[in-house]
Amino acid sequence: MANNEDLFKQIISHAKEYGYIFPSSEIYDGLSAVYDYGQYGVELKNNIKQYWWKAMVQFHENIVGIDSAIFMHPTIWKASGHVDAFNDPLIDNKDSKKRYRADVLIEDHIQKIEDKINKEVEKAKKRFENFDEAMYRTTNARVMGYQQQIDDITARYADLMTRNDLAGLKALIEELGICCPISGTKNWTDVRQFNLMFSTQMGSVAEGADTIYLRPETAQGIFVNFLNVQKTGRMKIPFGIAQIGKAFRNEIVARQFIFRMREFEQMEMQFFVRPGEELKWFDYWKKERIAWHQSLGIAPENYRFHDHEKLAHYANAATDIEFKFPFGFKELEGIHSRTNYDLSRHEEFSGKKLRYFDPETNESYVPYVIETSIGVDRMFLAVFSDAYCEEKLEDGTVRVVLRLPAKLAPIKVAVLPLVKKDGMPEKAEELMQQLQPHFMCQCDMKDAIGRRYRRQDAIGTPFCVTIDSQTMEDDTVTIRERDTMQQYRVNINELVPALLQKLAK
RNA sequence: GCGGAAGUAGCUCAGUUGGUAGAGCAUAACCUUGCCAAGGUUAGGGUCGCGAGUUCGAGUCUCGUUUUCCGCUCCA
Repeated sequence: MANNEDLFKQIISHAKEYGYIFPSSEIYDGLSAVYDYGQYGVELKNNIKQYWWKAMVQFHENIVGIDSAIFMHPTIWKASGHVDAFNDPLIDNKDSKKRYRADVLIEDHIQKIEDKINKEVEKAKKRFENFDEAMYRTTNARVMGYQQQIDDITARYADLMTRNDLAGLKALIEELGICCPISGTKNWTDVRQFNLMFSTQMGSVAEGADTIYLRPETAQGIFVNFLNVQKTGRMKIPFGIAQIGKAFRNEIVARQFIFRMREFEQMEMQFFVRPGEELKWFDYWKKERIAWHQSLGIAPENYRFHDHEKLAHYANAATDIEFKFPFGFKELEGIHSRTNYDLSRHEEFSGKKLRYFDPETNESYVPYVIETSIGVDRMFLAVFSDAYCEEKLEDGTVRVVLRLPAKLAPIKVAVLPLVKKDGMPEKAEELMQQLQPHFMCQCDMKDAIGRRYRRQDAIGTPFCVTIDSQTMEDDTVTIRERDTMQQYRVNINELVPALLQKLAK
């Protein structure tokens, strides 16, 4: 386990040292759990997005893409359920380190008083044979006292909740002497409100601007455009809408490098199907998505499915594709059968019909939805951490190599003149111009050739093209492969096709 | 949010009982060489995470704060 921690730290260091990922605002001491992608990071990230987009949109005739805005009408988040969820007042006990919902603590306390009343009633029942519970409740002073307490607390509690008075909630908890069930102490932190969504103001604040939210998921941008895309794209069910974009969640704890960030990027596809056929398509997308992951050549044992036992109220099937990160198996992608919940809710809140007339069945219905949703940053971390390798060579030395899938590598080809003379630099420039239209490439003339190979290994460049004295005679160069360190010679004219063929694999 | 550990050059780290910062690698220039990281010469780069306090004097001691990692917690 300690080794995995060290490995993770080395991966983070490597990401910074070689221009993949930097802490955000670093010269100002950083901003918690926010990261910037550097010169190679952005290439890798773009390549991941492009690889996904091609697999989903280009290779499926019935899937189209959109790019919806981050700002959306506030009612959308009421319809989606995001406004009501995650709006709980939370409080921690400092001794047991346990976190509770403040409203639940108070309700439990009320329940305890209620229990006392019931106890009194039970006792009385034992004593009197023809006992009238209602009468007892109204006449017994002790019970009336309890009932008064409940009424008082309930009234105050309701008032505090509607006014969102967090300090008042804490005061009430302290006043009632509520103890932590685990530590038994009353050592509480302040009550804090956690809202999942970031909000901001649109329009002039002075004139009473509207609060709008930064989207916590990209999915809703697809649902609200369902009719637009279906009609203008003449889409027939089953069909899908794909989108890549930023989303924002004000997580209580955001950690583990780029695994959980408050600003992150998603690649989502919502697939609209006929009601009753959703589970068939759920299975179809499970297979499609895992095949996509495995097409990158990452070891299959690093992936596993994790089926949800507890389903969200709108879902009738859900699974995660988990990846073996350096800190263990964690969710990388979610595949959910969301029923017709989202579209139905938007029908309800917008008053617009979101239906599809199915010419095959002559029926009009709200389509069911299968969602595939993968985090770009998580995919980046999966690819990057899987690629990082400290390889022991035969001569006993170690080389650090990023075994990135070649099609995702930021730099595909490095052009390396063996020496900085005899016309080789000029030849290298010529070669660069030949390669640039096809590949991200780099030319490096500094230091010994071996060191230059290692530099390219460290950033994951799959191919190095070396110009030597023989090149000057017969226009052949050597291609050196990152993973095997093997070299072979090709004619300059065959270089581009040869590399393209290698990258297509 | 609670607890633990840490923060000194791009990276990895040293820095004595307190006396105003060092190494290796990396980077840049020039020379030499040339097929798997280690040649030579030279140069650049640090208000020691930030802010107070103690002290004649703080990288070092005290307090606060911030960032990162780990555990708990949370996780539509």
